[in-house]
Amino acid sequence: MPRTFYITTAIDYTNAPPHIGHAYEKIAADAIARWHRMLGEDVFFLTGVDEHGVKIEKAAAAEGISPQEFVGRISPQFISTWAKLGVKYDRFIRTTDDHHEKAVQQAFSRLLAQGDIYKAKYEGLYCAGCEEFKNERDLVDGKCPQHGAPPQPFSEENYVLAIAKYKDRIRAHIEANPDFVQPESRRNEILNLLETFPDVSVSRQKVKWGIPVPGDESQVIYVWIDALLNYVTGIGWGSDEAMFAKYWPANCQLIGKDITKFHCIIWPTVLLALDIPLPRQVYGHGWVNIGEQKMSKSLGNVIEPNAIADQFGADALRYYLLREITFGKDGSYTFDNFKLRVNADLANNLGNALNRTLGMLEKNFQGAVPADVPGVTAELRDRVVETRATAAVHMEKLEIQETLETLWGLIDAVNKYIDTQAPWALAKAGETEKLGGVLYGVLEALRVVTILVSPFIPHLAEKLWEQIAVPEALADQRWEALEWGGLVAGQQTNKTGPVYPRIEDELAEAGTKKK
RNA sequence: CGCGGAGUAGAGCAGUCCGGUAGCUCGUCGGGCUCAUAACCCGAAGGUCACAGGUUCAAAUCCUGUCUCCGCAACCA
Repeated sequence: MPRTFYITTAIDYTNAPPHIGHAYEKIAADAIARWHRMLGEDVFFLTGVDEHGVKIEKAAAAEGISPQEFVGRISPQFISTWAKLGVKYDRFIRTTDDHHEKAVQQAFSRLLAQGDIYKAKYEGLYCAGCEEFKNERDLVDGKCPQHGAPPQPFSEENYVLAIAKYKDRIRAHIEANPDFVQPESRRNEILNLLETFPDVSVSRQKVKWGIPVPGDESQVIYVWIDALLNYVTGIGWGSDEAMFAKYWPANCQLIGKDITKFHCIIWPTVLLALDIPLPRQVYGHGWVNIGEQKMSKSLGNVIEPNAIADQFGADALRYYLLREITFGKDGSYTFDNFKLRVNADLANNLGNALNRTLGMLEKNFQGAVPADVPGVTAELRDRVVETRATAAVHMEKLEIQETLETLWGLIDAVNKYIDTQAPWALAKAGETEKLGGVLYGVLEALRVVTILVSPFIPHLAEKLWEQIAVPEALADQRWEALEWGGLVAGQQTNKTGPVYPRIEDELAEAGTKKK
């Protein structure tokens, strides 16, 4: 039985279409999932959407349609975007899925019966215009800035989760398991927050669009119970216990840094109360800023991943986000940077390396793979072995940027090797055997590179693979396939041209670039 | 004294946990090669690692203090 690897992402809120931030998280999760598949593990990758809640209720009302109809429009946009970006998940969960709703109600009942959920009065200031509770700091001169009227004191009876009961165990777990909260910078923050973190309300009276509280139809279950439980219901908790037992606990729960506290305090509380083991890791990644600014609708700088993928290819976006942003920290997207990175690494270094190699093979060997000459290729072979090992170490720690740096270091080495060996000179001198060895080495290194980069840029890797023309499918290549010598002499390559064309300045620079 | 992030070459960043010749990409300048997507290879210039103290044989890295910038209301990962 291969080792299992269960990875989840946050489920996105479907009150608006996906943007580049949503895409970043899914792409990262996908790359990690694909890497582990390559290692030969039994991977389950869960993602999905949160379709409940007041904002969706409102957004639907604004369009004069039902919430069901509304999410029925939005959720498919997430699905199609992930398809376009090559995000290959095993399950896409929607919080409106029947088995999920049932399991959530069961969990709620159990927590209530155990006393882990209790009833309490929630008091606050309610603005009828906004239909929501306001904080003191939201108000201007004691009035709602949107409606100009003072909100009314209001109290409602809610169901509350008893986090206090589990704080000690959560703290102990975080302290005993350094990998539980990652990156490390978030750990101390969580330990700090834990001290003062209050019991939270897990139901809403005023919201209609949600899972009803069992036995109390006047309220719906709030996001902390509803949405968080997707991570277990998505692999069968409450519906397919065998599957759940197989994959849980999750190896990696990838989320945005802002919701780390909910995933490291509320979520463990729910799990502990339900006697479910805690996940091995919660990883809070950073934001994608747009240039210097935070992305926001009000600033009007929201970037749509679809548009970029359509114009420049999904892998360009995947590569840029994974290579440019230190995983765990904030990063920024600018078109100029995007273009530079993608041109340099995908077109100039990787794509061109294969293209020049296949060109020489065609010219000198009619496109057939020559025989390895160990004495000639030893240098590259060593480099391949070293790269594979280093990349594995980085990926184990989710150092995606360093992983890509390492892989591109090998690509650089390949280009350098070509220059140093000067195959064109060998051809002129008639040193056919050595020439063959050089080209074998280069192509073999590129074969390994293709497999290694495939989790990150799957579509481009596929194109490279087709031209190298290894008979077996790229998707079937596992760790063992990275051993030197996989390329069989005599096999015919299939040169069809550049795999990734450079992004040219045709539009923006049309008037200014010409001399 | 609210919380948290950040300040490293012209630009964008890594390195900081586990002190020891300051690294990457792009850009600039010079050279090489000609198989290739005006690509590839080599070399050079360019940094008081925000500032001030301290610890140390040695500090971008550890400690203390100061300054500056950015998030933490909403849309929102």
